[in-house]
This record gives sequence, structure tokens and C-alpha cells, in this order.
Amino acid sequence: MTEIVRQRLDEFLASKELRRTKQRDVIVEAAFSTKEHFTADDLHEMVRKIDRTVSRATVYRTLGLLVECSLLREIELGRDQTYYDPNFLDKPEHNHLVCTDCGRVVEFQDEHIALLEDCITRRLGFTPASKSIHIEASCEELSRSGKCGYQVAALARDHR
Amino acid sequence: MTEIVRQRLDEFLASKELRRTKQRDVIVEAAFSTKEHFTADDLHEMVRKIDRTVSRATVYRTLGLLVECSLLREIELGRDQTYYDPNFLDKPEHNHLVCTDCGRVVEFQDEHIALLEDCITRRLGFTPASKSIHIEASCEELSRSGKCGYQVAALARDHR
DNA sequence: GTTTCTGCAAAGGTTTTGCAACAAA
DNA sequence: TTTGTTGCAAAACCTTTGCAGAAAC
Repeated sequence: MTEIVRQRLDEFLASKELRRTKQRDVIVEAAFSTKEHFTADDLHEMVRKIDRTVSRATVYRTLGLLVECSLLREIELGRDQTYYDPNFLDKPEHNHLVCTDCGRVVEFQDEHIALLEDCITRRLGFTPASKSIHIEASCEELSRSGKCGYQVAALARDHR
Repeated sequence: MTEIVRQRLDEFLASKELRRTKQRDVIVEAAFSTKEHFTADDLHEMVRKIDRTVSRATVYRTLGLLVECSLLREIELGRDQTYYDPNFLDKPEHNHLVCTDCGRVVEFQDEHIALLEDCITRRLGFTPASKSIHIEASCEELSRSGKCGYQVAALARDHR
């Protein structure tokens, strides 16, 4: 976990007169131990590998705080569950492409598209607050060769 | 309801050896009687104004079919419920901007952004399937004058 | 000492499903 | 007739919440 995370969280908690607890520490540690996107339940499992006593309710409550202070962002991957993305500190304007074949999620950032979104928003009479692009697409590798390296990896992972 | 809707649905049902039923007719009629986005439950209410016996389960099941044959599209408005958009027949590549103040949803279409999304997708090694942009923003009207015409309208609507 | 926080279990809300009766082809 | 469809109620699922005891400050 980077120093930046620790510092921003402490400032946030102090500013709202909230407390730093053992549970919140563990949850933050788990959330930023990975670059992967995760669900509340994924995080609960990660947390319980560190401390088995932390409850699901506390994970949900802490996720709310982490989103509020912009350490995490909620993202939609089209899977009927909210995912959380810990990579917005490093790449503040990135977006997501989801492969319809293997489910792989690719992050991409593009300044032209960000600028264009901004122009469109202003032209419509608004001040931009947040923007997100969700692309679904299929691997060219798969349509060419009939299989996709990541699909194999994903299957192996699921059957573990 | 346009002829196109009727025709595409009939073809779809025929191609999958599914049946045309009274309930499906009523649901399609209700769904395309508006340009507004709606939830499953909104649609259920609209449907019941035509035929009180149609069940919520059938509405859900039919929504699935309508999405499958691309007559409707699921959209995320950031409200923890799936919304359905009946306007993709007229504007096949539009996106949504949601006002963080009044909740107003503005549809916009922009060929430059669509093209750019396509380029990015291909550059990453994928074949585009579907793309969507979600923008949250606040009315300039509101930050200038302290109120927004649509906010008033929305409040009136909610208190009805 | 106060006030916030936690875990538990229960409740909430949306969507899906099993099943027997019904309706389309 | 055969096969798909419906309504009902129950189940499934994720997320939130009330509360009493525990922990932070």
C-alpha cells in the first residue's frame, strides 16, 4: 500500500471526525494489494485471509468510505455486480474494454477521447463531473485462430 | 409502435421457434409507447394499464427477449437499477449524460467520438461489439443562478 | 466518558426460477 | 397434440440496516 493511500485516508477520516480502526486498516491493505478489479465479496475474502473476524458489513461500509474519498472507483463490467477499481490513483482517466469471449478486462487511457467528452459536455450546457466509457469487443486472435490465450487462462482460473 | 418493431420481433420469434402471445404484444406496445427510459417495474406498471393480468415475471422474461433482438438496450444510469432505452432504433449510437443535480438524462450522439472508440478498440487488438459512454455533470444554469429549471420539474414529478 | 464502529442477523430490493395450468401452432 | 408460455410464489442474490456490545479518542 502506497503512502499516498494511507495519507489520503487519514486526512479524510480526520476531516469527517471518523476513526481509524483495525478493520479499516486491514480492508485498505487488502484493497490496494492488487491491481485487479474486485467485488465487495472478493474483497471480503481477501480481507479474511488477513483477519478472519472482519465482517461483510464492515467491508461494505468501508468500501463506501473509500469511494467517497476517491481512493477507489465503482465500475460496471456488465456482470450484474459492482466492481471496484484500485487503479485510478495511477491512471485517473482510464476506461475499460471487456472481451465478450474471454471476459478479459483491458484498461486504456486516451487524451483525445477525454477532451472530446469534455467538449460535448460543455456544448450541452453542463460542467463535467465524471466520465466513463465501456467497450465490449471480441479478440481478433479468437476470430482468426478460433482460440484466445486469455480464454484458456480464464477457464483454468475458474476451475481452480 | 412502429412497423419496424413489429417486424423485427416477429422475425426474431420465428427464427427461434418462439411464440407470439397476447402478453408479448402488450409489453412491446407499452415499451414503445414512450421515448423515456424505464425500469422493469416501470414497464410492468405501463403494461398493467393495458392489461392488469400480465405478471412481473413475464415482463422480465420479455425484456430479455427484446434486448436479445436489439429492440431495447440496457443502460446504466447510476441508480442501482437496470434501465431500458427504446431509442436505439432511431439513434443507434447515442450515449447518455446524467445531471448530478436534477437527475435529468440527456442523450447525445457524436460521430467523432464513435470513430475514436472504434480506432482505440482496433488498436488494442479487438473487434468492436458495443460501446457506451456515461457522463455525469452538473447544469451550468444551476451553478450560475442557484437553480435549474429541470430540478423544479423533477421535484414536482417525484411528489406527484 | 462519549461517540463512533463492529458483527450479527434480519430485512430490503431487484431479478430469476420451478411448477402446474394454459395457450399457441 | 406438442411444445412453448404464463402467473404465482418462493428462492436467489447482493446490499443495507437496527441493535447491543466493543473500541477509539
